[in-house]
Amino acid sequence: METKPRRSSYVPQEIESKWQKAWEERGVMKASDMSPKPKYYDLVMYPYPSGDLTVGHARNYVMGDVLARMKRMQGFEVLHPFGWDAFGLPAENAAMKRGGIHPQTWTLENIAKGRRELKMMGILYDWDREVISCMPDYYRWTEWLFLLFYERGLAYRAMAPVNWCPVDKTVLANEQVINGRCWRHPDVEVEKRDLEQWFLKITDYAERLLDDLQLLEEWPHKVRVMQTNWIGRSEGAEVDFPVVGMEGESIRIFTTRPDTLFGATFMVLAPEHALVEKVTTEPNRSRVREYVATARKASDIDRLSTEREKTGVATGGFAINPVNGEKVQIWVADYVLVTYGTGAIMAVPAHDERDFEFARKYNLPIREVIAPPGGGGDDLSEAYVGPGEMVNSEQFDGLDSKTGFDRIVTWLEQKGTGKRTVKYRLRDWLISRQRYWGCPIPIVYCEVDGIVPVPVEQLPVLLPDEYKPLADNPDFWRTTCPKCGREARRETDTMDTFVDSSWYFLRYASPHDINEAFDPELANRWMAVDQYTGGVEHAILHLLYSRFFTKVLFDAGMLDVSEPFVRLFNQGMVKRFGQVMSKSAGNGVSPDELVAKQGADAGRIYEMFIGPPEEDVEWSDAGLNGVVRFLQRVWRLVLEPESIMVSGGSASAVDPTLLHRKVAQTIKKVTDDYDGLRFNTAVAYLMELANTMQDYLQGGGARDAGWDAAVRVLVKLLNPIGPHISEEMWERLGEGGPERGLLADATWPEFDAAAATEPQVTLVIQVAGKVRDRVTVSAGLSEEQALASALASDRVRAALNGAKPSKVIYVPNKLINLVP
RNA sequence: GCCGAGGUGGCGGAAUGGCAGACGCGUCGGUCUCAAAAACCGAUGAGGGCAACCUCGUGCGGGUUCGACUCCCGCUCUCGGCACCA
Repeated sequence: METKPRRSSYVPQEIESKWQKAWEERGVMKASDMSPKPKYYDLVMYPYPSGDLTVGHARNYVMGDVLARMKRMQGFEVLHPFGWDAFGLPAENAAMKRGGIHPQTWTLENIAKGRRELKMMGILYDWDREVISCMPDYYRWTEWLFLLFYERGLAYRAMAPVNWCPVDKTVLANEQVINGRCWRHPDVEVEKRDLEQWFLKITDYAERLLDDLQLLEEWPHKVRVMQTNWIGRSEGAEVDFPVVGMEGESIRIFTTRPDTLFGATFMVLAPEHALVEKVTTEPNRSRVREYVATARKASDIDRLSTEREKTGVATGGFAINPVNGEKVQIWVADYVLVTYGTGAIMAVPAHDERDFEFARKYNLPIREVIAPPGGGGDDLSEAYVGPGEMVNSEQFDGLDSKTGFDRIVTWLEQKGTGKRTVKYRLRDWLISRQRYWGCPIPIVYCEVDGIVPVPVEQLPVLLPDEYKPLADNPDFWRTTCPKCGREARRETDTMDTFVDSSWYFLRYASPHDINEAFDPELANRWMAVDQYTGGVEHAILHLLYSRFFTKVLFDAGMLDVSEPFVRLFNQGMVKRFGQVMSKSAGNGVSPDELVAKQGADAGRIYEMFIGPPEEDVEWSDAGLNGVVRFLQRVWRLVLEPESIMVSGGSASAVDPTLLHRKVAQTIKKVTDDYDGLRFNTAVAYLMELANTMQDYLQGGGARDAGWDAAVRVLVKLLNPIGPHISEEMWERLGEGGPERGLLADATWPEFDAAAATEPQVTLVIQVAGKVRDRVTVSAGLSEEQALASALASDRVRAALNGAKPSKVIYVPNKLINLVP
């Protein structure tokens, strides 16, 4: 067979910048607020401008870009904006490292760099809508939103034991403490301090944040589960245990197992509980005080470890179990948390593992009140925490524990010593940060008027130009009280950057609005976000906060939607040499490198093809070369088909109707896969189409109208993912032009179901329960006709080998029966 | 410990209950070349057969079904999250 090696004349470097310029000049990705077309809001999580953008990070943005381009071609008015989460610690650290440089300078430099790198990857945004959270025209409205929360009673200041990172010298939110360590410094244990801090009252929204998770059907299951657990709803009862010898004083406990109340043999208070001092009797006082002091000092990492043996001390005080009048000891132990429930528990060692361990250690009584189904209840080697039949519970004996739960609660409610309650694990969101580089909290402290919000007309409270701690800068904090005009002091803490990012997706709707945070009409035009793409590391923090903000703004009548993100997707990370790709790790591939060597299109397609989008993937240069080969073959198929025909190897001709069917099927598969973010299989189908087209040519297929149609479909389907090469080929085919192009003309190939497949059924022919053969026949035939035609074939006769089929099963074919 | 996701060739990975391994990488063979690289053509789950073909094969053990990677039950391993939340 004759072969003529021929190199394709596809040279990405010669065409990519040309098209990037053309798109920008034509403004093809500018979203119109007035367009009559249906809207599509395609959002990627705005990044922190660390200056570390590699092709690994770009994978996320390519996904968003593929979707934006396809949706645009499909006739949607697409909002595909970008911005920067620009406040935050790394800027301050870098500023310190580089001696005297201002965090803003460093941040804006990185932003400029990042913008350029995104553009060279061919990723298109409506840059007119760019938001930068550290600029006054943005953070002014973050301040404004804080005041809105304050007005609505959702921002408050409180003294609280807080998580303090000794390295960053700032307070952290609960969500930013991981295993008792700082989220930024996995080696650094978080300390506990008591400080006056600002909180946002997210707990008011716990129930709705939980309930509405059910509406988010297009979120990853995993994220919904994580948020559910984080919010942590528990149904139970609060019960009052009167303190012995103290008239009118009682300890309120929370339990999820009121059915075990008769098994409560002692009580435990958290060390920080308000009644500890009161219930402690004299001989125990010094020991209790010592224990409490030690517990308060201990870091969470010590205190929360489950491996650690439980410790505690008896107070000497007693309380009365309200269900049976029994006197029970009151203990103090740090396994009870002051921040959950009421900070006090009834201990039921027979049916709670923690209480059991504690009772064993300190020889406290254990009484079984729930008998496991099937007996075996005498085993006291461990707590039985499951359901069962109530015993030792007086009038409730014999009830199953679930019924007992309800009966006991009702009884307590009638007696007035308890009530049904729901508790959440979620805590209020601590937003104060003792840092310079953040959004100022617009509050003034006046000796006369107390906490005074800065009047809206006086916003923004600007960060001073000089980079030093705000508390050390009297020019900043020295002010006058907006109410009485006396000397007053500004709040010198700034806000958690997660406040900035909790509403940026709304700002994109009207980014230049100087009168309000966002124009409700425009926000409602674009919201909710149809597709939100970003890392799973934000499964709780950012996504929970953004949902909270959206609900508050919904309640304030500023938004019509109460959930911000319809469909969420968490992409995997790109690794290289086994590590996440990054410049600092030294294993990064920069967009510059990639574009110079293989071109942006090959890089984009490779990143989509490399593996399932939600999985972490390993970058390999060999794999990238495979995509380069694919693009060169496409180029030759489209523009230089003669070179393919003469180099042919495949002898078998491809039937033209098979080519047409393949084309139709590919339209269906690729469209669905882009839509469903299954980019890896979308690329595979494009490759299959190219393979089929090549076989067709090499089998002597004519370059007729059908061929031309196939070529055009291939180019169009390729466009979202490999836009530069597609636009160039389109122009060279005579379809595009200086003012036109695939994206500008915006047409997407239509799926022709009739062309994609012919109605078929598969006959499964069996002899004695064993499959002998399968035959695909036209669906129009009756069973007899189908069988007769199947039996006429040599292959089936050979398979049967004289035997008679004992069974024939008709299987309707899939709509898409891909041609081999 | 609890919750969740997942175990498919040498590798990344495809498969609405209907011919497992698409697509790509790698490897092997070939064409071209003085040669090599690149490019192109072909082969490539394992075992057997000159061959057409045959047998086995999706972590392990059962089950449902004419038919199971796919559904059900039990186990096991890996990864991710949470972790004294009463």
